Amino acid sequence: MDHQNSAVFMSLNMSQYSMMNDSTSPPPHGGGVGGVAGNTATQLLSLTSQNSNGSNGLSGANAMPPPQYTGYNMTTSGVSGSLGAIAGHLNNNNNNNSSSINNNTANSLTSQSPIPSHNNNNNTTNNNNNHHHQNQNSGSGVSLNLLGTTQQQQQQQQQQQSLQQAAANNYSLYNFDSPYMFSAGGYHENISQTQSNYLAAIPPSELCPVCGDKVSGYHYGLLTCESCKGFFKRTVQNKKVYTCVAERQCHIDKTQRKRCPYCRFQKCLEVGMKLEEDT
DNA sequence: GTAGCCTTGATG
DNA sequence: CATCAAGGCTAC
Ligand SMILES: [Zn+2]
Ligand SMILES: [Zn+2]
Repeated sequence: MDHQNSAVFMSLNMSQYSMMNDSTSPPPHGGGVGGVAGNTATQLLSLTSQNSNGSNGLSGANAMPPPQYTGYNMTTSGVSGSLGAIAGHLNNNNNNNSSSINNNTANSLTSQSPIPSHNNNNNTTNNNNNHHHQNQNSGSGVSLNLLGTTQQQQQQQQQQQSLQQAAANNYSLYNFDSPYMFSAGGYHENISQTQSNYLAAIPPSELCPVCGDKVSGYHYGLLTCESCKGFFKRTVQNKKVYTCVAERQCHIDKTQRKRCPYCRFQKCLEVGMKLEEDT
């Protein structure tokens, strides 16, 4: 049925993945800001450890960043206090009525670590000193109340948190899905052309890990197509929250990617799209 | 809302 | 000078 899930969980403990990543990914030979490679490896390692321990993946999760609604601009603000509360509520909700939506990718992806345990989340070298394009911080006044949530609201909250995590802390919750990785982390030497013909320059073998369309370059951490780049951009910038009307397992391809933005964004996160990083 | 194209501006 | 990616713009 859901081959996605199995694929994901099967390939969880590729601990030597870092090696592969290291050799293949270093993209930015030209100009560019890419510090993507090294960081990705780190993320994966950390996540791998967790997953190896518990089948839940994020159950024991100690490497979680403090969730904050303001999203991708969390620079160690004073969120620690509210953090616990939020996480607690979330967890509570999940236990209560998330039964219907149990273990699929979305769930494992979004299931939160209740508490940001101390300083254990090293590795990610969190403080991104953005070189260019500074993160636009909006007001931090947003508060999400998780009380009395419907299932739909849970979806939204979960995805918001996914967004926050991926964006703020640079790590994609889990990108162990091999097909994505391979296509995404593959060769990059093909794309060295001028912008004039960048579309034609990329061979068909380079497909967007999200939708399978032609990639147009590195966007938010990996090779994706223009549309998914734009989609991710819109989603993050406007803090869009989508809802899947199905089971959050919608197949995303070039023709159907418009159908379910929720699953599309979910896939974006799964394959590792994120906002910036530092080297 | 989507996605192709363009501009920006950082990087080398 | 060049390339690259983020973000802006805008027709659809
Ligand atoms: Zn795509
Ligand atoms: Zn869906």
